[in-house]
Amino acid sequence: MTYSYEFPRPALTVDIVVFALDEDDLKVMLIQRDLEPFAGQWALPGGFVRLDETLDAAARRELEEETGLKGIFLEQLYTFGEVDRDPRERIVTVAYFALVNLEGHKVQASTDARNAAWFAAGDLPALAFDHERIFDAALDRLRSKVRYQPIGFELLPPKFPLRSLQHLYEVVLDRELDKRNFRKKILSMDVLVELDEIEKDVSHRAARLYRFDKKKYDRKTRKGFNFEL
Amino acid sequence: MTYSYEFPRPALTVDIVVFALDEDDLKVMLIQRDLEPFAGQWALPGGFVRLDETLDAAARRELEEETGLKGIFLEQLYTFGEVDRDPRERIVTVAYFALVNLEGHKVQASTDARNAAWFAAGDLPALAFDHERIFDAALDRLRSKVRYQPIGFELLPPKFPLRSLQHLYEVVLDRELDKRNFRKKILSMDVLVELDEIEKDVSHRAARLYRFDKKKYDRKTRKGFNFEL
DNA sequence: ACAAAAGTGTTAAATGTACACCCATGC
DNA sequence: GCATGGGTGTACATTTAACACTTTTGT
Repeated sequence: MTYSYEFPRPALTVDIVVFALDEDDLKVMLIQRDLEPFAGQWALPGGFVRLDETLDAAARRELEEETGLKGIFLEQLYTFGEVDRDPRERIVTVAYFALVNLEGHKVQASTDARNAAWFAAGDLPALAFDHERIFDAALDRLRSKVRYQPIGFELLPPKFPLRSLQHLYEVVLDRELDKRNFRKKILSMDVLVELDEIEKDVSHRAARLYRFDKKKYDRKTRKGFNFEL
Repeated sequence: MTYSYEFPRPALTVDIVVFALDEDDLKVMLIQRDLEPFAGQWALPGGFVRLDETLDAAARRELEEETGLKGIFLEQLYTFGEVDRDPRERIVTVAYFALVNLEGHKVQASTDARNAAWFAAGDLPALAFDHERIFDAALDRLRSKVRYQPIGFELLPPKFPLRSLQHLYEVVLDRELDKRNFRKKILSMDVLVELDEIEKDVSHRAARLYRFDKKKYDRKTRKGFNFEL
């Protein structure tokens, strides 16, 4: 590697695509820009990386500052470095994707006075910069990753009925799944714990609740087990 | 996103993990550093991103400058942003992984006077910076991706016998495969073209040559086909 | 003729897919 | 008692895994 301290440097930001799950939709968190360029338009939460923080730390900090969300699942997605992706100057952005359980984390719509809101992933407004491309990449990643890593649970509360889990997969993968086959498959993996609890406040037979047993999953994974749906 | 033009900026580099396939080994290209820090130690090829080039372009340029390799398969891997990964100052690096057919691209060991060489992936020397971690990430990516994307062909010449393809998978996945089952599987995907040519200069029965039909693969993929081995 | 690798099919086990009814509960 | 979703099993099709001998060619 050639080193020189005198190179002009691109600016470096992080942007985060946060997904959540609604009764019937996949949602994405957007914030409304208050400054030019693209003032008034919706964009992904994000901001500049500081010299003394890692990329992950920058993503978590910006997420909390702009949306109030903290302690959630966050994973690096891809780094976007088109030369003119920002109209003002060269800015490279490290994109993240994040998953959150809507119930557990009610969003302070704007900790720092910006407008933040959930949008249905299938029906987004025009986005600033190349954020639509970043969103597309995040959705692709979610769709493929959910099938071979147990990340879907991040979108659910800790205790959930199997029907919610199936619904999650149906929404994310955008196709219907057979109830019996789904249950057989997920239970046969033996990473869910059946709880002695049932749903509350439903106007019909209440479903049994389950939780994902991460410790068991990790143990099995070390022995060669592969989650796959 | 908050914009400010006055933020101090990390420096931004690219580093590339280039894999190739030998008779019996997976190889990685390293270059020997001539400057401090880590002068004399081996490191991944890479260097600074310029203001007027994309990240991909920077990776291709550095690769050619330092190793002479050009026109090869290149894909972004991950961005490493630990605060002290470089002992001098904050440098964020966008890592790439690349695949090349050893036969087709003899390496000009050093276009710009640096020492470049192939090392067996299982037996690397100590690497500068956090390059060992980057290498590990690249190897993981290669191992998982080779199973669900037809990227292995990038490590072979355009025309190859099935045995070479099987050998590639055995080396990368580090386990033996059954010859008959392997052939059945790969041929049933119907993305290889059987050529009217056979190997030359072998001291035994010559094997038929095949090539990967990318157009057919793309067509099938659009119709929902998934490569998987 | 022999050494070396190419090429080829069958069987059994495991996994995936399609499909419909009774049950428990709240109103 | 009825509407709503919860929960369950079986049969068939497909895929995977294990396994050994004959053919071709060069020396």
